[in-house]
Amino acid sequence: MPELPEVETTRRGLEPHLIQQTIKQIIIRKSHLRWPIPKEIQLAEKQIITKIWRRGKYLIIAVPTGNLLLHLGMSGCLRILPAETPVNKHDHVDIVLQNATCIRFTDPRRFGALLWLEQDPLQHKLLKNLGPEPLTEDFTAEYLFQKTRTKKRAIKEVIMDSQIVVGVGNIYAAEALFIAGIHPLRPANEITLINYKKLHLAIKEILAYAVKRGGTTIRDFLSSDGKPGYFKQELKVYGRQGDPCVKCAKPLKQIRQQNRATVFCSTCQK
DNA sequence: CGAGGGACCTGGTTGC
DNA sequence: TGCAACCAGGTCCCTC
Repeated sequence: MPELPEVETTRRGLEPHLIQQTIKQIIIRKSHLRWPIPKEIQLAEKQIITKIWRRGKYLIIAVPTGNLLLHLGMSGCLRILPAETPVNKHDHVDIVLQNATCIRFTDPRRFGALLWLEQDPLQHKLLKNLGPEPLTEDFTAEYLFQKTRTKKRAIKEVIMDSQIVVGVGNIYAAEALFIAGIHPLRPANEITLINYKKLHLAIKEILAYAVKRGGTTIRDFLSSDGKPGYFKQELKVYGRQGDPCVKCAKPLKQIRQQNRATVFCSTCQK
């Protein structure tokens, strides 16, 4: 379940291994991911990788005539391995490089995606309506406040909406609301600018901290089963339903929103 | 346009 | 013990 920090950690881990490398071959073992992998993907073969960047949780690997667009979905991961490494059940794609390594895309639940884009990726329908990156200056408390004036939806749903802001998944949404002291069911249009300032800060802090910590696991990223993990022991509410709140010691509650678990403290979050 | 819910998928856990 | 039911979760897409 990669959230933005894991995707960014993956990007940083891959970057030095693939910049200026030539793609020798793209091996598709399972083309049916979230969407079928288009056969045009092979057009990337024999080309030099010039760049790997990220927009939201999408990764874009650029070659001169187009771009590979990757999403890790819920359970995907990308690793650099020797090209001859034996494959396991869920190793769906290898992007083999001329230097005898490969980028292996593994994804048990197959919610991930791999597409070929010849247009400007930012104009593609999957990317063009995305909200600001949470760690840039485009994302401000005033933006959140202004953007939510007509939204009666619960605040947790709103901050997880990628058209509002990208990269806030279920885990960090719950954590940020706890840090900000805001109840996850509060209608977004009822939240004051003061509270949006707290929430905005909490989102930035938690994501920046996780990216920073993710950076320390890049070593694992290169191992055969290395996946950057969550710092579960540092999560204050996610996965802790029934356990004592770290602030007031009362048991944390769990509800469901959009068919997803939300854990919160009914005393500390109003 | 906003809101809500279905769909996609498999491994692990729980319950009978 | 074996099998079924359920849960986890990102995000697109369809309907109202």
